[in-house]
Amino acid sequence: MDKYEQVIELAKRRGFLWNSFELYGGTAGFYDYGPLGSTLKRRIEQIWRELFVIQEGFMEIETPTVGIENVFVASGHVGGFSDPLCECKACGEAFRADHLIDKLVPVADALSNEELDRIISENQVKCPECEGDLGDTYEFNLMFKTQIGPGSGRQGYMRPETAQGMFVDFLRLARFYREKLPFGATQIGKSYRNEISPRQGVIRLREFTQAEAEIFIDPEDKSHPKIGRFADTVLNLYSDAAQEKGEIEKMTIAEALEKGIIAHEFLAYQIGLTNLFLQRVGVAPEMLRFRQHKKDEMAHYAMDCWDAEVSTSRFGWVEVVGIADRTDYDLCAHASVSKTELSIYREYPEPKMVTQFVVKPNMGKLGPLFKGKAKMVAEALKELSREELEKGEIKVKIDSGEVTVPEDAVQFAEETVKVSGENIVPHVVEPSFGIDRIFYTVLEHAFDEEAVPAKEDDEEESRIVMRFRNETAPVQVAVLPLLTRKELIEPARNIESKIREQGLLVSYDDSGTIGRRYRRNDEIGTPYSITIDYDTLEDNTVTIRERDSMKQVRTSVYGIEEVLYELMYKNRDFESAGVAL
RNA sequence: GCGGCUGUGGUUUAGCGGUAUGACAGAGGCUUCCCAAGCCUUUAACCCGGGUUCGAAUCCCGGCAGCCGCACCA
Repeated sequence: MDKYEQVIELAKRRGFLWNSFELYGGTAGFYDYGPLGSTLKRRIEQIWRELFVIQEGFMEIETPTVGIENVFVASGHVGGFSDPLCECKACGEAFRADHLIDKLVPVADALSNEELDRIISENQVKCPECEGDLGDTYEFNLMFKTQIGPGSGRQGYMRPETAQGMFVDFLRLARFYREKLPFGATQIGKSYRNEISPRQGVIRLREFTQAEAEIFIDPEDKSHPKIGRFADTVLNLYSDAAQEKGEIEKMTIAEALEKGIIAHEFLAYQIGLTNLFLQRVGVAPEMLRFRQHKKDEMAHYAMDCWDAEVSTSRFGWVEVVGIADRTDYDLCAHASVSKTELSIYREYPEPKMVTQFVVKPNMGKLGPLFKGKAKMVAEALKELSREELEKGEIKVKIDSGEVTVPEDAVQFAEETVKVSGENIVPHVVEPSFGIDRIFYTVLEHAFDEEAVPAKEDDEEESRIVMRFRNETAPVQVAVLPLLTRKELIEPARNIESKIREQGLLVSYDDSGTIGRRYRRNDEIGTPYSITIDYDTLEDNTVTIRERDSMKQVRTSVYGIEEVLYELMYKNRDFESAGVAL
């Protein structure tokens, strides 16, 4: 049994993760989060909110998980999020149809499936593996389709990322933030991709949770005022150059910026923040690296892109966060499809006097002369240079051919105008987190099996402990009466409710021997256990047992809920919680 | 989507033509018992659908799921 199997087996058994629809046989790519899983996931999301929403001030929004066609036409997902596949009838191997013929035609990826099939048959393209005949090309789009409204309602798609909802709201967001860059919005929610064959557990899901921030910044100023905060942070950097050499470099963020490895401060700050977040939820620092996209793998619109990758037992390095400078690509794409300018007006510190050559077509003259074509003529005139306009005979080309424009129908001059600002299209820095993958990593990195001395002789036995960080542990305190006796149950129940009222998630457990119960709570990562025994009845003291060290202290029941709260959230030293036993 | 292997209580296993073995876990009780194995009691399974057969967990076919390769991976 490898570690992955051990972790998944425990996760299933203890209520972290279950296969979805198991009752009906299950379906690949879907997982249920059980009681402890949901709680752990919420705690991870809550830490993300704390860092990105509260500390950074990027407010959370919520947009539909179903999107209309135009949104994904603009984002490129309708056209580009699918691949033409074609299978060999003999050996069953599947190929990208466009790749099979890209030597034969100039623009293979722009062809329709019918055209691809035609070219394949005309050129007698055979299976590269076995020379067998190829079947028909079919399109596999990774978006789930749905219908909006009844009958022939509008085509809808389940969103493949939460990002587009934030781009679409750009103008509203800009106004909300009083049109000052930088500003950002965040969203934590489900996204959907109809993966061809998802079979890596929670690493590749058809419905998954993303936490994304879209931060709109000044394209000409990508500095970050708080970069100093992470200047000395040492990262495991796996830059483009480092990948050539095959070795990860340890480097501070300041150094990476100085050497130009990370494109700019704003991106570097997000990398620092991501590093902080991942470690805070429980990713082991030595199992975390930041890998730069190589020039040829980077999306064409991105200028620099870094993935946070974590080391896993079975899948090796897995991407859990992508941090990209997407430039103005998304805003321009939506501007073009929606025919709406998506920009922000920025005033110059001082108005500028700008001298420019201005062409003013006289519409009063052009109108009667050219009728319906007048507008087209005017547009064409504006494109002409001073020389062309001064030639005496002014000719412009419009769709119906060349026309001659009388000199008095157009005026032109050098003009000096006052420009007090300009419309700029912000660039977007996007950190995008795969919460489910992070969730799995937290489980795997918390999982520990250690040998402990057994009760009898010198045998050793193994103890499974989930070493969750206090902040993420789903169950925070266990209350355990030493024996199932009425005189112990009652005070135990009282302590349970005091701790609950303090806001801690507490579980009461009186089933089985005390040792068994400790082990059970170790397996779900409960940081502290309170044991009520016969001494409690005498002197109102109880035992607090710490999960990681198995050490115990004796302390008073009075105020125990506050002691526990401080242990959980205020980094209180365990030894200070009572008298060591 | 293709090929190979697999599918038995919650987990893990034995059985491979006559309704199922064990372990661990779970529940209740006993117990002044603080680190899983004490005692008593107890819950609980043949992935789904067809076929062959007097009879199928077992054989055959199909589906679903898992693992491993191939392909895919904004």
